[in-house]
Amino acid sequence: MPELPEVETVRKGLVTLVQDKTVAEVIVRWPKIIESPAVDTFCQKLIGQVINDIARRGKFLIFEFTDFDLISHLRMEGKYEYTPKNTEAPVDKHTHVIFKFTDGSQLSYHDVRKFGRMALVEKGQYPFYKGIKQLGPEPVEEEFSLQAFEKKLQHSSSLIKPLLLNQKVVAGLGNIYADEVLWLAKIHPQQPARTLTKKEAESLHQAIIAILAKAVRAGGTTIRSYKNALGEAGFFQVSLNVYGKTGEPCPRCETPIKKIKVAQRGTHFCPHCQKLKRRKLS
DNA sequence: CGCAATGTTCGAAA
DNA sequence: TTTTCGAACATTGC
Repeated sequence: MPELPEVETVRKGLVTLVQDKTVAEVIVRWPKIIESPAVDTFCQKLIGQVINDIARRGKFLIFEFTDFDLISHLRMEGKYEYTPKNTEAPVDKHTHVIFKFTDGSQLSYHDVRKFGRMALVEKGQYPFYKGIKQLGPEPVEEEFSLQAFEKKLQHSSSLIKPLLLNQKVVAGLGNIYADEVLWLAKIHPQQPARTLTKKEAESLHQAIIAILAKAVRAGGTTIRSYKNALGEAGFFQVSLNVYGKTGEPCPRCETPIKKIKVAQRGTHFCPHCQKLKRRKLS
């Protein structure tokens, strides 16, 4: 399940594999993946286009072509797989889009759940695309300011975990890292956001930056293995402290990790380190 | 067989 | 108007 670190790792892998390649043909086997424009237009427009660079914003990948930006979101299980020239490209029922390059190599998009989406927009227009234009800051020190974050917490009536999943607050956190970040900051996932103390907000802010940076450095988590697609490196296992560890001892205090549901999402936390605090609203 | 899982969008509710 | 909630989306795997 690609969250920011996985998408960033995919981006790096793609740059090394397909930068500067020219599209010869595009085949779409599952049209719903292409959000816009119409599928034939999408395929036609890409012919002859060169991939100048590949960028990322939140969990979105952006292929910067000569005249267009191709926005790609992997959602839950989207993957890219690269096939060198003179190699047989694997095509199965999960292969939905195939980009063939003029040098004989190709890039195919696979997605078991068919939830991923692609859209082609005019060059330079990706920041205005619906999912992207409303994204909050990238979770790195320079962009993600503590002041702005505290303000969002103060003014929100939601619980802290759903707030972290809201991409308008900070871009790139998903269900896995949201649990990890709350564990590190010792905050209960159901704590109302506006009841966090200044100290808690600060440690949460730090935890978000630290955990994502560490995961990016490590090359992304892998719940499931991500195939070779994206680069020789492969993916290291980032060690998770709470996500998927139901019943296992908390790495800090040995209390068994609990799993509950918060805003319809499976949520893992340590009932000893992360206590729900009853606080009067000021 | 029924349901959980996942991220985003959309429509409804507040 | 804005924010939040819940359904929908597609499919697999338990």
